[in-house]
Amino acid sequence: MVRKHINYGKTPDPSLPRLGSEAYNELCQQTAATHTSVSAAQLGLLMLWNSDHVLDVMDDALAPYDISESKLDVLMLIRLHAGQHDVTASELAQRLGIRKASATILLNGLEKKGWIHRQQSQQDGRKSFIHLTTAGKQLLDHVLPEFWQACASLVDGLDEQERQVLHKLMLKFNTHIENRLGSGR
Amino acid sequence: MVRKHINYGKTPDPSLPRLGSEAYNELCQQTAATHTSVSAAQLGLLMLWNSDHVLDVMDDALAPYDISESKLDVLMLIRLHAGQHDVTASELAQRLGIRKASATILLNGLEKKGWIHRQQSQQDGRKSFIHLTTAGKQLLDHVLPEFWQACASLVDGLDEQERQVLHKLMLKFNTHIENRLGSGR
DNA sequence: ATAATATAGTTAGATAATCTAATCATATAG
DNA sequence: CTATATGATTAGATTATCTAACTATATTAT
Repeated sequence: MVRKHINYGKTPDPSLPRLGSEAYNELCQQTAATHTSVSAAQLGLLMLWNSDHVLDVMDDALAPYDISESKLDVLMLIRLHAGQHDVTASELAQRLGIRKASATILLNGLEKKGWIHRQQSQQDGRKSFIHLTTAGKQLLDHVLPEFWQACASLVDGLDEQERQVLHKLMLKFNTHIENRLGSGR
Repeated sequence: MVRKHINYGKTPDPSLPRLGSEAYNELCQQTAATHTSVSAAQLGLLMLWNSDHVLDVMDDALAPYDISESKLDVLMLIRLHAGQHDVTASELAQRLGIRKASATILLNGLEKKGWIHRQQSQQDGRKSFIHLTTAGKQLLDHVLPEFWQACASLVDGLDEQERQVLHKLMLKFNTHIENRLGSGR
């Protein structure tokens, strides 16, 4: 997941006139199929925009640590399974929804940084178990507080009651969409 | 934005044992800084997961049309401004939060597909205005109904009242996060 | 009027994350 | 003990991003 970044440009680039969400809502009314609920589609579009923003915020938060969200995800997964289950590349690929070849490359990156190492299984010579190195654990110790702070900062603009309502809705949303995608943690 | 896809693999790859969000919530409690609200962070994590899922759903919906969400975004922007404002590459870059060089490449892709063309400005020989071709307009006519349906499908799992509450919250969230990121449509 | 500077856009070269297809080594099953 | 399945890697592509350098054109300042 490669994501765009901040505009470092010297000059404030000319900006397109703001259309506002009304223009999109109108487009939706004009171009949605008759069987599509326009109000649902408008809400969905807003969620899509917000999703982009959420990922941008997380990217920005992680940038100083030179780690992507996917890579942090892998390190967290390994940490959470440590002592309970030895993680392999195939399992990771399956969990992340990527091909094994992609997992290899992801893991190569993490290994090159010195955050994980592979240890060949004694029972099955084809497998390697992935472990965090000391450096990997230290990285997590540094990054996780920032990561949680960034997560928390997402809902800065909402008061306690709104957060509670949102939490309930997000749980329901999560169940439904993970069911649909066949994913989940 | 390059995104992962469905697992076409022949065999059901071995899967990691499910940890469930409890494991993450516990990790949060253990590793969040003291100044971080754990409940907010947990909600933020859920939103991060859901954001990933939302983008996955949209990717899947657009895949048959051989267009990425960013590219569709560009086509929609051009369509929405058509007749009101001639869009340039710099403006697009600014709006999308990417560098001009990246916009050039994005537009090259769209031009190669025959969906847009560039028309050099007569007033200012440096500028080119981006227009939709007939094929580009037709593409939008095909894709937009699917796009809106996919947006609407995101909230399939919620009833009308929940959607209304969520909509309000998403609007507030949107305002806050766009303010923070300095982005917006 | 011209020289300096700014702007719009492109090109070149790099990186990250994904993909498919092929390959290698090891296990398992007929 | 041979055939097939599996875990992991490699090779070769694609897409989306970046920075830095460059070209052509426009604007500004002397």
